[in-house]
Amino acid sequence: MAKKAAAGPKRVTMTDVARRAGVSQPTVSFVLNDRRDVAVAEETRRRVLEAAAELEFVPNRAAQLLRSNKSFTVGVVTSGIVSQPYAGLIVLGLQQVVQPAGYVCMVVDTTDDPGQGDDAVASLVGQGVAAIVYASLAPKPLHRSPRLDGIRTIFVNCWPEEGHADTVLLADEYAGGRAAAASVFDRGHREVAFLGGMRNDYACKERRRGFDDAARAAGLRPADLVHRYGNYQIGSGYDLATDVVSEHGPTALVCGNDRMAIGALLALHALGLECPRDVSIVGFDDQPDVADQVRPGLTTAALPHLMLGRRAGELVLSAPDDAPERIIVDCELIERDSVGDPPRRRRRGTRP
Amino acid sequence: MAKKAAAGPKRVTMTDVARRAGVSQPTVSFVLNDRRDVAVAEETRRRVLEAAAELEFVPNRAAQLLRSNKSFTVGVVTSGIVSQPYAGLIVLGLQQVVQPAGYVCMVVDTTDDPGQGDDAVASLVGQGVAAIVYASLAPKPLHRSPRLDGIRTIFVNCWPEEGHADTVLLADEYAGGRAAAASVFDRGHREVAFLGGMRNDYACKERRRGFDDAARAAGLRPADLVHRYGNYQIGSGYDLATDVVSEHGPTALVCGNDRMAIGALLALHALGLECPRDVSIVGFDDQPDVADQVRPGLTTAALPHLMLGRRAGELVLSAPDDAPERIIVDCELIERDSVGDPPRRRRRGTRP
DNA sequence: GAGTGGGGTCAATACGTATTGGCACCATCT
DNA sequence: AGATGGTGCCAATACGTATTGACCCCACTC
Repeated sequence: MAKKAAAGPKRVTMTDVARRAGVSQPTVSFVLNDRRDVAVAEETRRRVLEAAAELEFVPNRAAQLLRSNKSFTVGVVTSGIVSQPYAGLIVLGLQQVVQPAGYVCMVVDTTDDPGQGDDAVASLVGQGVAAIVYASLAPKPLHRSPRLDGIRTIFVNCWPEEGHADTVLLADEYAGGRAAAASVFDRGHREVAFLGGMRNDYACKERRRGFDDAARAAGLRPADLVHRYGNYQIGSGYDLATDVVSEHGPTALVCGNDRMAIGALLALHALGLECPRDVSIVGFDDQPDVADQVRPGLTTAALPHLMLGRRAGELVLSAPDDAPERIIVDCELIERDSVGDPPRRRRRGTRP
Repeated sequence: MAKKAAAGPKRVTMTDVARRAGVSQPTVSFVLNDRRDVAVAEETRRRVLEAAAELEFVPNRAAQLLRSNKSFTVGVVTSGIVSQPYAGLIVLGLQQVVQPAGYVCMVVDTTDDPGQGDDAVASLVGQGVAAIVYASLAPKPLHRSPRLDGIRTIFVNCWPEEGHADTVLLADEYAGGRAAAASVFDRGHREVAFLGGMRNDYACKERRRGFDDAARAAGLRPADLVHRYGNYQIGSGYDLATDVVSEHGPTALVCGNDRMAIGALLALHALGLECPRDVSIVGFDDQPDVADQVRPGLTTAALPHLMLGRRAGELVLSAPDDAPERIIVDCELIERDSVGDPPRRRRRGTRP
């Protein structure tokens, strides 16, 4: 419990507006809420609006919430998303849609909370929320606080480990992985290595499925291709690429994400090879300020974080009834310069 | 205005707790707020706490706010911070401090708002906030909404363009720049180039001041050293490094941030040079998952975003009176592997 | 000209909490 | 015994809004 809390300044109330307009407080309420079912003379309506504008009236959400149990806040529960690069785009997209409607986002991060944020959720509920949006950096099952029963719950890039979700929003990792892989297979690459993220990770498994299907579509047997796993970090991309390239001499690397792709790029350089002349590289995520900035520009499948957030926002504003249980958003393939034709002849033997 | 807003479920109120404990609602209020100045029998107190726990009572912040004008929310106004890599650490640090005290952060991003977020601020004020924290990705002057008069205002990594701030929190960019530069001068490098961020940017200017002073301390004249400016992106680091290295053949590059340092690293590779054997590189920011992951690990000055956020949180919880007007937080030098001794002999002429 | 109906407005109230003022009870003091 | 003061509790109220159920007045119908 907190010991104290700061107080705000005196604020303009509906009663102030009413006095100024020479009407009663309920009349002001009717006008400002545009209650067309209650008759208000046009002249009165004008006076009220004018007075409200002059006084810069801002409705007291606390009073509204107390009286009507109508909330204008969206609770956002994230685990590490705020602190991670670019995934905050989910929150940004959500805000873009929701703010113009007068809503505000209350963001709570559960990263370092052993209780998985149950307390944080309790405080959100205490504040009163119109809906709760769980958002995750990487798609995975998330603990859903039991205190949320009866509250609209939306999962973005994650799904409830237990309990219920009104809607689950995910990126199409499979199709993205397939498109990314196809971008090299279609160019004629045959010796392609898959440098995945974390082996048991949902995204990694889906992207590998996509990779394997793209290989099959190209007439190859996935089992004949090299698959390795890392941890989505630059360093692991560097290490895996160093190993795989020197051992198997592939002509293309399909990486678990853009960070691993950068690691692979550095590794290539360290080995005296050039991208895409000697080896092509494909990333995943289209990480802003990275995929487009690196030299050569990275061909990659874009994770639609912003769009996921926006769709979530639309759900919040819409009626709970006509919301779908599941929404899948495409991962667009962004083609840049890191993929080229396979080199004419093999550069070195597969093994000493 | 929004047309509708979702309603929450029925919640446990103090009156429910009171009924269960066989006391009146005010008594519950006294107990739960630990009002020691009001006498409550120990036995009664116990019963109330028990009932509250059993019913999982969560105080209705809206009612508290309405009654006492005491808010448990902190309004956070950011411009692009949520969507940018790692700078969300400011928000995270803020939350870490503030959440245990029962506060929740309402985050509003003004990135794409032509009105600089005045509307957003108005909605924050409408919600009722204990304080407003402005947070910026890069240190710069920010527009302060006039509607905030009377509300506690804290600026993190920015300062008010006009109007008043209770406290301004900044990183010590000058000292950071100086330490970063010293890390190469102290090793004996003399031909050092400064690859800055945006020329007129506050951080860039401060870091350059630090760089120049470090040069003087090493017995060099800053005017004799190469200074170039980019835009903090990987690509600009790549381009500048390519130019500077081939034209002047420096033994060390002091970069505007870690992204530019990565660009420089890539450029070095492309030129057939190695870091730190041929050229040392220093970054700025200590960008998580990048500076430590890149090969070689980047020596860099750490931007104390998390700490800035935490300090802001402490301010929010403290009394407004004893808050300092200005807080400067150190940028710690993180030494990794991208800085080495200067090469014995010059690798190439300075000019053709 | 009495009755009807609807347009325009307002008084009163409820939401859940914090706070004020007071009541009842008991122990202690003169 | 009566006065005093402290302890332990509660009734009543205010915060700003939305909503219900009136009220008044005017125009219209028969």
